[in-house]
Amino acid sequence: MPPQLTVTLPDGSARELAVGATVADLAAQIGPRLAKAALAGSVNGLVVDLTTPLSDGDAVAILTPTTPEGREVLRHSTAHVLAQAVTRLWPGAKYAIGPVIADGFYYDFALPDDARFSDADLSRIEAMMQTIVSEAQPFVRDELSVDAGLSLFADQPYKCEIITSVGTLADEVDAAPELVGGTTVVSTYRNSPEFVDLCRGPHVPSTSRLGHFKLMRVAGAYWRGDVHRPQLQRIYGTAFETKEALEQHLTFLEEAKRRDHRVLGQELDLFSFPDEIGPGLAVFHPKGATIRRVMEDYSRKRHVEEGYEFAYTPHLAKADLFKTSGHLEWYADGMYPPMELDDGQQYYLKPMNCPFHTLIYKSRQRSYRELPLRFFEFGSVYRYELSGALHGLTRVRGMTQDDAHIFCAADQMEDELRSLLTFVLDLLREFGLNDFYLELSTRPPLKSVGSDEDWDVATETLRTVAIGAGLDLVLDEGGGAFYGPKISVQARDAIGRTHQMSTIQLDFQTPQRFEAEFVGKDNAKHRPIMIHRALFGSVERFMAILIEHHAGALPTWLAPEQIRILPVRDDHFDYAHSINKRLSREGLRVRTEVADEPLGGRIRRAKLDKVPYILVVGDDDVANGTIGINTRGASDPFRGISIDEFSAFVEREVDERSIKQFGAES
RNA sequence: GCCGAUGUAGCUCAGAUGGCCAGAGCAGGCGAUUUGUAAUCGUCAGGUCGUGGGUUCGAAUCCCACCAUCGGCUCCA
Repeated sequence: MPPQLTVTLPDGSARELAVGATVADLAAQIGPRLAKAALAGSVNGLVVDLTTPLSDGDAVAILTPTTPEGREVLRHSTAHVLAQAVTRLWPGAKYAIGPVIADGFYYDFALPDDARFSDADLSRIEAMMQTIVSEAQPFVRDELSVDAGLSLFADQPYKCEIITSVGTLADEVDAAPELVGGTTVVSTYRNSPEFVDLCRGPHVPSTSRLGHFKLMRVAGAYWRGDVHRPQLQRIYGTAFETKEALEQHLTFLEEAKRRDHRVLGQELDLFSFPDEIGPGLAVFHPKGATIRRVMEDYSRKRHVEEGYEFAYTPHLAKADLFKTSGHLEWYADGMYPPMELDDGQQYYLKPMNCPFHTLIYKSRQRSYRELPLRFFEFGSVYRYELSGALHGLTRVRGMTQDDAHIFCAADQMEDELRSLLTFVLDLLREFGLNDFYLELSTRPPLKSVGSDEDWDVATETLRTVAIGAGLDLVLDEGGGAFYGPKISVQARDAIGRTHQMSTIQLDFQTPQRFEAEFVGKDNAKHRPIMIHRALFGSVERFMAILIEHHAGALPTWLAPEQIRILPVRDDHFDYAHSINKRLSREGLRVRTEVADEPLGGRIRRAKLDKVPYILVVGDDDVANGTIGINTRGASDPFRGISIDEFSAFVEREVDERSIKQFGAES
């Protein structure tokens, strides 16, 4: 009997195999269907090739294309095929890195003679990739010394750079060299005599296992993300295990496009960015302004309830203010250039509200009895964002933050943060978002100020509070502001995308820079701690997220036009108008349209406007004092409903900010 | 800011290789139609083809610069 080894499977069962057996052998032993489906394996938590030999005691899982890890392997191998196709079509092309990303993969190239990919090239490349797939080339792993690697990739400068930067790149690039048995080796995968790539792996056994992929777009990308290094040509693609899965993903992208707030903002006449004003500077049309007003009014009401006091501050201030706050030192690039007055005095548009609120704090002596002090303002700020970074309402140059600064004593900080987090989550839920996780951003490695001790205390306090909230917490290493760490609330929207919403930042610096103080119980002066927080973040951005989350069909309480009344004929207009008057008096946003075209056409227009309720009134309704209700999203209208019943329902729906409309199934 | 693409009427888009007065649908004005749940009919008006230069007998079309938008990169206090 040949020597045996034993491995365990994810379900806890054990399998005996001959010494020297590989992951593929294990899959074959379990069953022929698994052997056929297997793409890679996971051995003791590490994803490996099917050809990897097993050792006694290994915990092994077989990865098929339907597992997340299997899908990653699939995409990674597809990226190699992309690079191979490009080198076939552009002999002499240099290939840099080709990692897996959230929804697919990319590969960066430098083409000979500084050539560029065009969109039309994508289909040519795709066709070549299909050819390579049909050639069923095996992926063969090899391990080389650094020197052998350098000579193998002598004509691939990016590969050589990766090889020589051992240690500095290890976690950054999947192709990094690794230490095996005390010597540095680099691994390569060759899938034909013509193409070999530096890669950590693993890969699918053969290119024939690939095929359901699509190249999405070309883009420029700096080598290693560094503005000062060459810009490469990046091709983005995605790959799935089946045609159906790929198509489902493409449908998802269509859905995201359908919800694009920039398109809906135009269609629904909510806002625009007139060229005459300038990039990234929005104007809100009446309907968009109504949404915004309702959002802001509700926010104000909640802030009053939570013990905030309101402040108003100007849009610009002298340079000295921003010198004191540190903004000019750290973020002058992101500020609009100064205006210079006759006397040489410079004024800047404000990029943040905190210096102003701090001055309100400092306007007189403060006692510990007053703390925590909470100053709230819808503060408009201006930031000179790079032109290429602008994006609809989500990235603008002029925006309004629902901003507040809380000044408190050190021993109040934790309680304050805790109640704040509850407030934030409650508020976001009122707007229809309900799937959250938290992110803790720690000290930035380069740009930051303050003692390590202050940062540690602040970070740990935030961590404690975040954990207490019972949501998932992820770490964003080095993502904090220059003056302190932060917690941000991330929300998943209706189609599963995540958006950064609220931020809560701790700040020991600003009070110090401005020498803010309070008199304690001990009659001595103490320095307050400052908490910056914005719940919507920016009103503009939050509105954009709401529009996309609801696909433009905002809940009734937020809808700019809540009810449209359509008289069937001219002579029903007076009745329609009397209903309009009644509903308007009850605080609802109602409009009556005249009967100048067939009902179907008017219904259609109201539907396209995504009005929550269309009321149709005709002969029957005039006779019986009723209405016909066409609820947004419902398949059939409700006829002969009493106005009392409808108005009572909608008043409650609005009052409770419910997303459940009249007649909707519970 | 960098790479690539795009820019024709309020919106969505046609307008090979330069050559009659630059077209359509929707939206808008006017008129007719009086309509019971996603498009009534007719008619009119609307564009210095993103802007500024250039090439040409002639430019929406070719070249250059700039502006804006889109997709990425970088950035995001």
